[in-house]
Amino acid sequence: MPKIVNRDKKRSEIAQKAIALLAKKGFQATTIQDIADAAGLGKGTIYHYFKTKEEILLVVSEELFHETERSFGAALLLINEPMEKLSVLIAEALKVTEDLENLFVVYTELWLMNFRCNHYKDFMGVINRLHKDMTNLVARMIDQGKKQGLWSKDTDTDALSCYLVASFDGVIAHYMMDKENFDLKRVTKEFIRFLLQHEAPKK
Amino acid sequence: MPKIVNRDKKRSEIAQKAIALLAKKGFQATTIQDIADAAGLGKGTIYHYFKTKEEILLVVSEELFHETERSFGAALLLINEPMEKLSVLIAEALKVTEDLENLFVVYTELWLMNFRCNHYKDFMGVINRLHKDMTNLVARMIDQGKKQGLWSKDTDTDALSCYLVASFDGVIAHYMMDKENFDLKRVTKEFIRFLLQHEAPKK
Amino acid sequence: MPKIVNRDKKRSEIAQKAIALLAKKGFQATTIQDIADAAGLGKGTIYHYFKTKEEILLVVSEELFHETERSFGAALLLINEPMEKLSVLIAEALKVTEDLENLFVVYTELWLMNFRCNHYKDFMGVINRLHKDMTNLVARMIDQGKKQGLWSKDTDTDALSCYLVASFDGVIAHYMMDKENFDLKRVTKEFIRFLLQHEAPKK
Amino acid sequence: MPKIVNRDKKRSEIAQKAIALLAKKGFQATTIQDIADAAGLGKGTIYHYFKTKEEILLVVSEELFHETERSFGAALLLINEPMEKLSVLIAEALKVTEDLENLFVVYTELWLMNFRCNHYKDFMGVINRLHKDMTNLVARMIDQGKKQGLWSKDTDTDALSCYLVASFDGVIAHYMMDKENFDLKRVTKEFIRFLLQHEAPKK
DNA sequence: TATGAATGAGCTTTCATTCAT
DNA sequence: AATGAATGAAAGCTCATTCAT
Repeated sequence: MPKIVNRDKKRSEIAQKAIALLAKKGFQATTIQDIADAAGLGKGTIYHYFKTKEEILLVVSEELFHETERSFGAALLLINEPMEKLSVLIAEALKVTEDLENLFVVYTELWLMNFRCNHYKDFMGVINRLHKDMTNLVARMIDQGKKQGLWSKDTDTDALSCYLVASFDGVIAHYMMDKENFDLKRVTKEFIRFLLQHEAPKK
Repeated sequence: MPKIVNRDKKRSEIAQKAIALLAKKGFQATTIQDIADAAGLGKGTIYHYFKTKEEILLVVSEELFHETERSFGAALLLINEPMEKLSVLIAEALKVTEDLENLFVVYTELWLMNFRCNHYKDFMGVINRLHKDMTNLVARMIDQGKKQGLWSKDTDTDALSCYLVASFDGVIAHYMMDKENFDLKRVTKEFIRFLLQHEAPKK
Repeated sequence: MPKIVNRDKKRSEIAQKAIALLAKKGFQATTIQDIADAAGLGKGTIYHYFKTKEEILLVVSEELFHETERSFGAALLLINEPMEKLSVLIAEALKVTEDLENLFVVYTELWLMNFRCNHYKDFMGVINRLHKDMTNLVARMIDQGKKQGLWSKDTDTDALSCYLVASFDGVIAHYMMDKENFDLKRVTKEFIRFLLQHEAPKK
Repeated sequence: MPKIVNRDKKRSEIAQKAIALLAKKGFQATTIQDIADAAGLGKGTIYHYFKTKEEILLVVSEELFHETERSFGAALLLINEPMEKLSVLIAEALKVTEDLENLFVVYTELWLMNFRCNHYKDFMGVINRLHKDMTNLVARMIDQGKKQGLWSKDTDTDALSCYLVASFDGVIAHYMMDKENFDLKRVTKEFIRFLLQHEAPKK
């Protein structure tokens, strides 16, 4: 009998190893050979686990989703905490690590590919789910803040949470575009200050 | 002399026509033949105006810069107006047209390419200039707001303007990622409301 | 000893199951995986029975030979019957079944491969034996006809039997090339009528 | 301006050069590089003239058709001659040249490919046209023979002409399968003798 | 014996770039 | 200046075959 392999696990492993490559070189410029090399496998072996190169990206996008969800898992537990924890969430999330950078680059490329959906399959399912999850998380925080009277009642919760999640992406993107000059700490601080000032004035 | 002008004009024309293609298909998937067809020229002719395919992208990125600057030109005149005009600026800019969408997609790809600078030339110069210009524009508005006492004096002008410009990109990106569900109007409205609430409380 | 018998039996079984595949897809397009699947075995197992893919074809060609011989076995018994039985033989043989179709397609491909003998092993041995057997069968019938005075004495028995066997293949081939329009029954009838008119005129 | 090329002529030229290769190696085993080498062109250049490898075969099949028609052109002029010319036609056609051999091999492969039409495009159009043309030619000869009273009135012209054309293919195939032992001359002679004996007995 | 994971040679196809006209 | 024919490097993908289990 041949070596028994957990196909899904191996798929995930290969995908994991591919992330850094995809981030650094981009989907098109990353060759199957590159991925095989990174995984320590032969070129052909990759095709035992993935039908096409695109399928690798699909699994990568799922990894990206799970990883993001996982890293927000702790924050989800904070939902019962007071609204200020939102700022902690932001601050935590904006501590951009190398892994997160890679994921963010892949995420951006996925978006572009989706925009060109006439050429690529729909990777957007994953991204939309991600956005929805994050937006819900933020929305629940805002609602809680509203309930506690810490936040103006006439806030459009949905719109604001969309805005916050979007601006979050914008900040990471701009930081990554110009790491040397973009002072992530100060911007984060201002972002949070901005947010907290938003509270209903405690008259 | 006139030759050079014509040459540059033609370069610009070709680049202009290439933008939609680059947005729709991406840099790699857009062939020289595509660009030549769009420009109504022969494939070889393109090489009379551009040394390489990448050079076309370089000119495209400059077009992108000029076009963005141009569209903000009117807004720049508003600098002497009261701070609330910032909201007008945002609202105006977030009226995303098809041309702007294309530019935004190319802009995003340029960013990705820059991130992979080991493979591509530096397109970041243009983007950084663009960010600097926009950030300055916003910063001046905030400063003016501060001077007029409409804005809290302890605001970190630089950080906030960076944040605003970044969040601006984030909003466009998220809108484009899910046009059908992302309610740009409501988000814009909330964005502005958010911003205006930021004002120093008029005690 | 019994091992060898089993081995050969299994080889034959696998080859049998491969025939339809080979007919439908062709040798090159039929993968070892296809054959393994059809045989209900693992890919690696096939290599316990065959050294190479080509060897499978070799055994298939032997199966083809045996099957053809077998189907002509009954006819061989008719040799002592009067010459008109030749027409019965033809009529019977031209009742093309699906199995025979598959065999015929494989047979044709074997011929092509043999023609390209610089690339493939010699499958012709089998085919030549087959032709020789059939030609002999037909020749004996003609000779018998001659002896009985039913057939012109100056007939070139060898040449005519070669011709008849060859034309037999041609008819099947043309029928298979255009099943819908090629009226096999009428052609068979005319073939036989043609043959019988060939008899020495009964003066 | 670039070199002006007659695309169709070049396509035809490339196809012509490909015929011998296709005959000798088969479609699958013939690589684009082989064809390019034979045509004295670069591999990429082939793709200026053909979208796919299969398209080359398509043009080859058309060449095959035209060449066959051309070689029967002279015979077509003989239609007004007495029926015995049919035998001349057969004799002429069975003088198998190397070019004809190649064409015949390609023709056989085309047939196989068509039989596997789930995998390959329909090349049969060409072959069916060819058969129809040849069958008509033969049928007209038979009819003329009938009119001149040289041929039995109750002959099924269509079926017989189908049979003759098919047997013609069978003879060439068998000859090519065993050139050394298959005595084409004697078989041709017997084929013709056979045919002529078919005449209505001149009582 | 039976298996399928692993492999890499080899294929088709694409395309930026060159260059003769 | 303008063109498109020519090119070959490079990529994705297939599959016969090997081999550890």
